[in-house]
Amino acid sequence: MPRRCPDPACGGEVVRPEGEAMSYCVNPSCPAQAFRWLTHFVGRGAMDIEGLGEQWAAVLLERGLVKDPADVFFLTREQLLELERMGPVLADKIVANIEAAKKRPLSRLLFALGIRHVGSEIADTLANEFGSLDAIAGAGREALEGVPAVGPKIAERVYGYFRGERQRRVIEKLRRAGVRMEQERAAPTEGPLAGQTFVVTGTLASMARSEAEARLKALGASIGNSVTKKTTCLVVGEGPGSKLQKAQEYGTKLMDEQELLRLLESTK
DNA sequence: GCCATTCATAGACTGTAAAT
DNA sequence: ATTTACAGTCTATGAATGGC
Repeated sequence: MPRRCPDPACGGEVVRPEGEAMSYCVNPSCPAQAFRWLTHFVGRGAMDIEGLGEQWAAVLLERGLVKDPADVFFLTREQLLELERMGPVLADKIVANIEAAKKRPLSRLLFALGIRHVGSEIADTLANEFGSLDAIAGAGREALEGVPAVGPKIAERVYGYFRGERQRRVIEKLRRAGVRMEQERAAPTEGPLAGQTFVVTGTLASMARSEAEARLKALGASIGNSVTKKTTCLVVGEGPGSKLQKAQEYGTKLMDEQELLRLLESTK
């Protein structure tokens, strides 16, 4: 008895691909998947089009203004203003953010494409390793596997992705829209904090957590999501979570915001 | 025009499962 | 064993809207 897509508007069959944890709807035009893809694409960490979240994504799809993520880059202020509850302030903000999104680093674009098993970290390494989307798209399985943290499964996914008809169309559309597809290869991690792993918990007063992470990264540190034995230092902001306990358990070095600021200052 | 209400999003944390 | 993806939840903020 095949399982059916939970989206009543779809009804496609749901199967679990070999070696995958989750099941997916096989219908290529599954509305639920289009929605997921779009919201991921515009979400934080990806193209980061602020003002365009789940609700607007649903409306844009419903109206047919957007059929795939690349269509977002062709939206106009006038089209947006026709939508209910959309005013000039929001419309301007969204248009400006769409424009800004064209200049996001390659790693963000790669992450936004939504290749399975390619999260922000893998996207980052691939972007650094190959330097352009075309280089990644043209890479063979072996070249991909040569990249750290990429094994046969991920390599196959990436390889297969860029050979999909639909994906190629989307990428061509992105190119026409003027979305940036190259990036300079960052020098392999060096800097005063090279080889050290930082983790941030809680809220910082002077900057967003993501900014703190970016600045630490710029100094050569790598950033972790959770405290492990390899973590060099935990930066503790306001309202720390369970990471703090773990760090105390491991005896990891702790750092408050003032110390972090001093560190960022002194190593400039 | 101003103010209160409603609504969506950003930003943050947590826990789980899978890949390396 | 460690890292990563991913889904779910909560709070604060800011915009649109509608009543006055």
